[in-house]
Amino acid sequence: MKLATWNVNSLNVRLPHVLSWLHQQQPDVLCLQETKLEDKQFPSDVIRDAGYIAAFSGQKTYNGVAILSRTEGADCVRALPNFIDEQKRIVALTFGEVRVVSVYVPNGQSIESDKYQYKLAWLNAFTDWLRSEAQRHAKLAVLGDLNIAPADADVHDPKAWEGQVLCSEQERKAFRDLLALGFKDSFRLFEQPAASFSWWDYRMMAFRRNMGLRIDHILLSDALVGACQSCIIDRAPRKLERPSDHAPVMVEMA
DNA sequence: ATGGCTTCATAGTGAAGA
Repeated sequence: MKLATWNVNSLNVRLPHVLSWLHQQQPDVLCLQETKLEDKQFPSDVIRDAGYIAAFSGQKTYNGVAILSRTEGADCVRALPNFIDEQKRIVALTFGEVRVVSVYVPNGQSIESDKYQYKLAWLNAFTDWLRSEAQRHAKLAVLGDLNIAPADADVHDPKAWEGQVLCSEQERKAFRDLLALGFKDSFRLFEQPAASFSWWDYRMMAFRRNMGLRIDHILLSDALVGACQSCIIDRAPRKLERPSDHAPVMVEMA
């Protein structure tokens, strides 16, 4: 079973890349973030023709998440039940015994910003909700753009990013609080190349210079960790014309 | 180098991303 996540930065623009990647990689589940589409605009028919069922929670211009899957999921949740939020940032579905969450955590903009406080409050509510999800589903997978680089090894220039948004101690603590619910960062279950990142700024030729951050993650509950055989970041789509600034991350499960 | 791109709302610029 292959599970993947990809912040596509507009599904409208990236649809050809997504269809091509689905065809090449054949994941069982692909979680998307930053679809930037209202639900009535979601390209369900095209996705269905590609062999996938889509569940989504979207809005115009910003945010928006989806889960594409080979089989129909159950018990769809499209918003945090414990946090009043106009922003569409989560969708969850159950496949067999496995609960899958596609999440787009707020960016935070800068640590001085109100958006940073919103990010921390949102993460707090998300963690509380996941605690109750974990009680119901031993096999829980959280995939998405968490907008946190958990450690200096996940940052191209830790000195330059020290204390900045995405790398601040409060955000890293929020990440550890998530793991403390009983998750592992699947990428770190395996030996990985140094300087592995999932996002590179569009500016400054950042991708060519590998000036990136690892902020897209697949968290697996302890009951799923044993079945995880690999976790990779696929840099190939970042090299295409008009790429998303994020690369897909994928785990293979026994 | 505090922007440098890119997207989306717009119809000339501005917000937001990370």
